[in-house]
Amino acid sequence: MKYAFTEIEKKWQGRWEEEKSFKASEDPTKKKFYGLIEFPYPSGEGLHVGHPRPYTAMDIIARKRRMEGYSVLFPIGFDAFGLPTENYAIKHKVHPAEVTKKNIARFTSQLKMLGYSFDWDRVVDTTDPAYYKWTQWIFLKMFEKGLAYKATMPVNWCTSCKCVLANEEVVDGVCERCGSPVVRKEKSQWMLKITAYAQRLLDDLDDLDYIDRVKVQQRNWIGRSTGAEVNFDTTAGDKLKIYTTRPDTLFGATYMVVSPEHPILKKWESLLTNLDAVKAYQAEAARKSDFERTELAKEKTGVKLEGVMAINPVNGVEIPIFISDYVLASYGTGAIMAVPGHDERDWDFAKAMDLPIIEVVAGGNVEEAAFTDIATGTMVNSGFLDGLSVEEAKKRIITWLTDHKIGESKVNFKLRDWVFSRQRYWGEPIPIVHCDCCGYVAVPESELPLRLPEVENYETTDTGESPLSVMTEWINTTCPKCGGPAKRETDTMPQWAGSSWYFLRYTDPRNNQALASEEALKYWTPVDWYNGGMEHTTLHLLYSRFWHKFLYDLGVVPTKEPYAKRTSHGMILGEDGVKMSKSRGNVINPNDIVDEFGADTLRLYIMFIGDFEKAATWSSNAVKGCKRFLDRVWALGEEKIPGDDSLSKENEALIHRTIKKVSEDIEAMKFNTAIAALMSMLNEFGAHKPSRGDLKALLTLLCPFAPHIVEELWERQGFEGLASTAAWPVYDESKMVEDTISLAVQVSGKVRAQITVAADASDDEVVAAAMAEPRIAKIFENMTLIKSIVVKKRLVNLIGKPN
RNA sequence: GCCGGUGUGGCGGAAUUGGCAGACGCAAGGGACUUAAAAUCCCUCGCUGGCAACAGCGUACCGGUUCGAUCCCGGUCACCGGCACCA
Repeated sequence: MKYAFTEIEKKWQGRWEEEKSFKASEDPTKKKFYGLIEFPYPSGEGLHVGHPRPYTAMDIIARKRRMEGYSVLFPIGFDAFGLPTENYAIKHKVHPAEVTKKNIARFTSQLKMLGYSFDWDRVVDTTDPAYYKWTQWIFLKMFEKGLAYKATMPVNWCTSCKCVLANEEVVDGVCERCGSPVVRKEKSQWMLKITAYAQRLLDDLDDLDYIDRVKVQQRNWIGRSTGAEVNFDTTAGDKLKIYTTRPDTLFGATYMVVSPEHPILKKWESLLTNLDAVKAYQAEAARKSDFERTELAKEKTGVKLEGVMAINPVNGVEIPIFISDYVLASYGTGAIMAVPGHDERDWDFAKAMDLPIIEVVAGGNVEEAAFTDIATGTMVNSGFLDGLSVEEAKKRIITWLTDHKIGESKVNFKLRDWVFSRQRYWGEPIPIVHCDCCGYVAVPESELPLRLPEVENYETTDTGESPLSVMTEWINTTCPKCGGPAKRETDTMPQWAGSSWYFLRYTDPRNNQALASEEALKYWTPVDWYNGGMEHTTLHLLYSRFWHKFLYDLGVVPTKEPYAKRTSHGMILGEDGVKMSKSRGNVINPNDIVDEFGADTLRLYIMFIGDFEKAATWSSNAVKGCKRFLDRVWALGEEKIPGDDSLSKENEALIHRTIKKVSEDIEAMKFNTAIAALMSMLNEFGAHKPSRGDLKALLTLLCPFAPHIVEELWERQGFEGLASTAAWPVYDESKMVEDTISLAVQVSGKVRAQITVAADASDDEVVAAAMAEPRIAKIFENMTLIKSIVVKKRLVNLIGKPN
């Protein structure tokens, strides 16, 4: 009979659900494994064929761990706050909660259709007040510790979402989500002090088992640099503080630059004789979006401040000060000393403004280009630093600056604090009230969750305020501190809030006394293996590490890092080789594949498609290959094979080799070659008909990949229990080798023949056998053997010399 | 510009990291079964020459080390990803 996948898959999904086969339990007698995938945003489009790639991968690992005897936690949930739902709600005049409910139901049925071994009793939903109560609680703890603060500053404003964005959400000067231009806007925002954890977020990466590119990207994003802060006296009688990574080049500083937003400019207004020109430049800089500012990066512009000069502390020389937008207000001190001889940007500016260039590190030609090589240069024109290497000069000058109380060594980070407010409805309300006499006051913990009120309209106001800002009866409240009138915060949290700690909630999802119990956290955390997309490296992954470290400091979680291991998958591209998108019409819906070929085939193909870490192009044709493989497995096991469960002599070595290959490949996420090994095994079964035990081995190895068909055949063969809870097979190295092996015979590195020898043949025997082979003997008719190299179990290489 | 990665048949991709290049799958061609098609099964399948045995060439390109290089070293080119005026 044909393999009736539709009924069979339904049947086993039902059984697993009924018997709660994949329920996680805190069994102290077992080793635990916590496997995690990034929970989906339940969009209106439903699952597309990209989702199953990471899900199936971790499902395979989780299933293998269970078979290996671990107590496994493999949970799923929904990251359901977010803009698309809100926009849909606005357009169709429905409550976002309704939309969310519908979308979650759809996602749930699709995920169940694919046979994942999730513990469905632990589903979390970030929009559930019982969940976001704890998101708010964590925020209040941060507020209490001074890590959540309100600041008025220029922020990234998406013109289309009408909402502020975190730095991490701005990509190439446009909104990461919608692609609309991002402009700078002064706004009062809630901020989280992630910078307080910058050093620890960097240092602790060393001990984590993350793939390198994730570590590199996070290090890059945190952007630690070491240098010095130096105070320059000015003719205005005050000081200008700058940050530099090259204090060694101080003698080469020929001018200073401050950013257009630098506060000292206000102070100096009365001294500036060209105030109009300065103000005009400031206004122009403010008008530019981030995008324009970086786009126009090639041409340096600026205005000299007439009326104030700076004094170089090492030699007393007066040097001019400029304002220019190539200096950023938000990094370092917002001011620099310019050393055009040894910094490319300063060199460009000096050339544009016709400023002098002094060489202080010999080794290049500063008239041609800035010389920035710090490894080979020698200090010149630098007084007491002359003759030193750059490295030595740095140390010497920092000591000198410190001794003279002019400056000190300083570490800076590119990482900025996290803009945490969003002017949107569909997010967690920020549990803070503002009181005229007490300032910002936390909503008492007993009042959590602070629920989202019902509103008429979900649209952001024209002035860019949250939809909650028109809810006067909700906004007006009393101050928890003094009892006087107070107003609630109307901004909500960003989508990244709920996902920053969801993996903790899975350990104890229904707890209403704590975000999770101490015992559950102690048993399950840290997450042993977290697989997710590279696009979250500097967003979700970094944010959640930050929150976790904060909770660790509070004593709430037992580990300093949330995830012991992080891996990443490549994207699934459409058949045309480009990213799947609705507008392109190249989206593959998993339901269609499941209807035509079954869930097992989809699971198998999505893992066989190529290198897990790299992008892969979908091929409707190639899916058939996986279906054919399963059909052949079905044909083999459909009828009960008589006999016991022992391995046949003929297939024993093959089976042990395959167990090793599949076991190791799953651990290395080389699913494509694991499946290839299973296909090879089946092909070999063509030569030697498998025994009942041989088939059992194949089914056990195939179970994590294609669990439905395996369960059905398992039952038909009368094997005990569920295949999903059977023991993972163990290989025996001694049983992997055949009695005789085939070796390649090379002559001077070129393969000329094959010989068959006993597996334990000595080198001399191998060479003798090779020389006896007719073709080799012929070649050596006119040659003398001068050297032979035998590589055990692989080949023998014979080197000869003409007679 | 800086950092990271990749380059192998018609295609997706293998190769225990120095040991038989192209596993496994797709596509293609031929054959069997069939009234026919689909499905299934068998064979061929890197390029060139040859009926064949076989020989030569071949892992982006040029060179090196080695008995032996897809893998190591030096150089060149192409593509992809991340960061980007961070002083």
